[in-house]
Amino acid sequence: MLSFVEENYLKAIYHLSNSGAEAVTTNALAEEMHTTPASVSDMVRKLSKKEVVHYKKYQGVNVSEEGKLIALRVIRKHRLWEVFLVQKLDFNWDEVHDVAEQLEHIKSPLLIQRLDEFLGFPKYDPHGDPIPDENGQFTESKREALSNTETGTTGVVVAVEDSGTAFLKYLDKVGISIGSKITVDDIIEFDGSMDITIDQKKSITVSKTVANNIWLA
Amino acid sequence: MLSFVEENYLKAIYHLSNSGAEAVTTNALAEEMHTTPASVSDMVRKLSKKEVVHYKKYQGVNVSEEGKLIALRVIRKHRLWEVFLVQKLDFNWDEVHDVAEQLEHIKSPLLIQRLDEFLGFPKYDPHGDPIPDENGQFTESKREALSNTETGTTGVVVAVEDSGTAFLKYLDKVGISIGSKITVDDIIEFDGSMDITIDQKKSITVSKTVANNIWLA
DNA sequence: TATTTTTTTTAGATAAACCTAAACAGTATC
DNA sequence: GATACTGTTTAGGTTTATCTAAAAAAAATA
Ligand SMILES: [Mn+2]
Ligand SMILES: [Mn+2]
Ligand SMILES: [Mn+2]
Ligand SMILES: [Mn+2]
Repeated sequence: MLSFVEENYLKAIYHLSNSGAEAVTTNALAEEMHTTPASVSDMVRKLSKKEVVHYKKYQGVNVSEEGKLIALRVIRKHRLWEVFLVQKLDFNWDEVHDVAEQLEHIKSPLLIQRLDEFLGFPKYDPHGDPIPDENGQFTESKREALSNTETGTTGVVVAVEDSGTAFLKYLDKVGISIGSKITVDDIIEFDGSMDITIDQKKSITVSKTVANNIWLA
Repeated sequence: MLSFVEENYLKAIYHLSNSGAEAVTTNALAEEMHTTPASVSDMVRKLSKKEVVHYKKYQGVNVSEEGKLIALRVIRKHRLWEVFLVQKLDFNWDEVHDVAEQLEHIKSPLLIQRLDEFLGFPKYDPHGDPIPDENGQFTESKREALSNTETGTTGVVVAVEDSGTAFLKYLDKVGISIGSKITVDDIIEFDGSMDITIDQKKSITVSKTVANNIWLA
């Protein structure tokens, strides 16, 4: 059984490696975990001994098959709790992440099974991220970052980055949510910012940073 | 902010002292926490420095006003989560305690406020224990242990001890739950066991230990 | 009251997770 | 190819919460 700190490391490694595709550097992991490279080296050696990561000195780290499943189960819990908070307790989508960071470490298979059932077996969390099943399986619907589209494109917002409160509050302010229809009117060469129309009504300009964090399908 | 270990100590001190009435001995606390007297001495000194307990060497320990409020807020969370698990997730009353022991340490005032609302502001948990409000206030309804009653007494089960799974499963088996009407038919002098009738239908004999853990009103 | 027993505290160690500072490996630059 | 720079690991130390063993205080018994 892993500690909640170890679970958080595993989750971070999984995310930084693009779901296990690439090796993660010590520095990148240190930044993600808000800690020092030295601490990361210690922890990664420990996780390696527990065989939940593959690791060779100076070569970076990645999740093992076992580690990947553990990470996906924590992610499953995180996203189910986020659905609960929004759908049942009327939390706004910008208020759920920090609480879910705590709730994701509660150990009780029965609890998660029943919660899933109570919520009607949701497939996506409030930010549009897919919820893995007990075996780590989920359907990866193809989606494209708004920043990657061309002028004239029209698409529906299927997900947004679940990072900080500030970004989500900004989306609330300009009226973008999951399901919004976005039309790309113009792309400014200089800085990559975009003129877009939301639900064929409101036209606004968003920075490249914002466009990077909105996914369309 | 206290660690979850410190919160658990505070809660144990509060319970063992009869809600703060008496001083708790080091040995009693060690047994309750499944740890050693030496560890308790260490922790109690630490809690004393944080002013959440009153403590003088060799004199036992008790919660301070501040510590009492912290303990009651943890108890509030524990009991609200137990209600959630039973009423919303269909847990049996013997399955909730261990999960609630984890959930009670989640830090989010908004979560608890909303959970309370979602549950319809319950006053009692699934075992009949009162749920304190945000300020630690709760109505202590007068109740009497079944073992303290006399032959011929009739009463309604208002609470049962929320200790282990075994006891609650036993109550399920014999058909005792919150709200059951109990009549005391006979008390066996030798060992204090009691012949009782449940809901004017089923007659059984319960040991003194069992009778000690059932409260009537 | 003196002695024994019990309870409690202190001393010294350990493991987890972190830190800073120093050493080492790998890469880029002259 | 030597030198500088960046990234990573190791060494050594801290804090929290635990432990065992020994010392000290309080309570019980003779
Ligand atoms: Mn989240
Ligand atoms: Mn999310
Ligand atoms: Mn309980
Ligand atoms: Mn209870």
